[in-house]
Amino acid sequence: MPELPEVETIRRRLEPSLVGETVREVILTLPRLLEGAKPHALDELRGLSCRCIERTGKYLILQFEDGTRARSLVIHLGMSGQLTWKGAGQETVDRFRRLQTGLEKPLGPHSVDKHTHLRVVFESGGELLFRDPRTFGRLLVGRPETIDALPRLGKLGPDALGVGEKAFRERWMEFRGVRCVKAVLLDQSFLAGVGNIYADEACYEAGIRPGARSSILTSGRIGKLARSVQSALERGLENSGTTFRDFVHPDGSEGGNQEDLRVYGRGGKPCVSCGTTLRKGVVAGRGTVWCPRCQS
DNA sequence: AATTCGCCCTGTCGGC
DNA sequence: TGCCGACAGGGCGAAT
Repeated sequence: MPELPEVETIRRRLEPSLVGETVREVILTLPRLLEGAKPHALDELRGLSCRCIERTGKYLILQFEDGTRARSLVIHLGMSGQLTWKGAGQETVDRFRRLQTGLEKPLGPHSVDKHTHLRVVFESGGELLFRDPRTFGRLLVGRPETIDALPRLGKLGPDALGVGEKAFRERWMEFRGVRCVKAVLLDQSFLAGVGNIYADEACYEAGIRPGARSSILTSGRIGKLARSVQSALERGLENSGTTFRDFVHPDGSEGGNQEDLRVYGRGGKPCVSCGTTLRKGVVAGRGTVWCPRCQS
């Protein structure tokens, strides 16, 4: 489940490889992943060079241009989406053949299998591969000036990374209500980029129960939550993301933040601070873990 | 109008 | 051992 730190890690690692590359061909083998456009809209990327990769929340925006034309390719990784880079000279490897040989890890940096739904082939021979077993990912393509108006991106709140305490507090006062704390944190129109892992981690750091009503937080606790969201995201980023199941870097390697999680995935285990057994339940429709003693 | 719920999708895991 | 239901969850549209 790639959230802000995972998507930002991908952005940072992909950009040096992609920038300056010119698109030769785009192959989409699962057309329903492309939203709001016919599959042939992807052909408009041909001949354009990658200028940069931007990110808002969990969305990557690949900017392409050739001096007269410009297009944006928006990628949301959903639950299980993976973006990997195969450099010129490297071969894409059929995953089935990898498994047969038994010599290589099942998931290599540029494995191609039935879950590889998009391939962007560049003039250099390099390839961007999008693999997504659960197909919750989404692709959007269009002119840069119209991309922000698309329903998905237009509703996003400010990117969660770097939101100051003052701005967070003001926004909280606007969004708080009968909904619980975690529901507000997960609301992408509140802040963009916080998902299930980092919402739980931030609540733990702030000493706030995820299921507490968002309207009851005192000013001091809102400030604490603001700082906790930042530190949870920053720690995730420093650790190059959380590999709980599917997340991999563009070179196929894994993140390290799973070793640093205090609550997510630790239901039934002792709290790292007080030793109390961590509780697990459903909050805001998501699996949620918290410490009944440290969080109130 | 605001909020919750059901659905999409498939790999993995626990139980029988 | 093998089958099968339960579970995971981001985001959207339907229902309340």
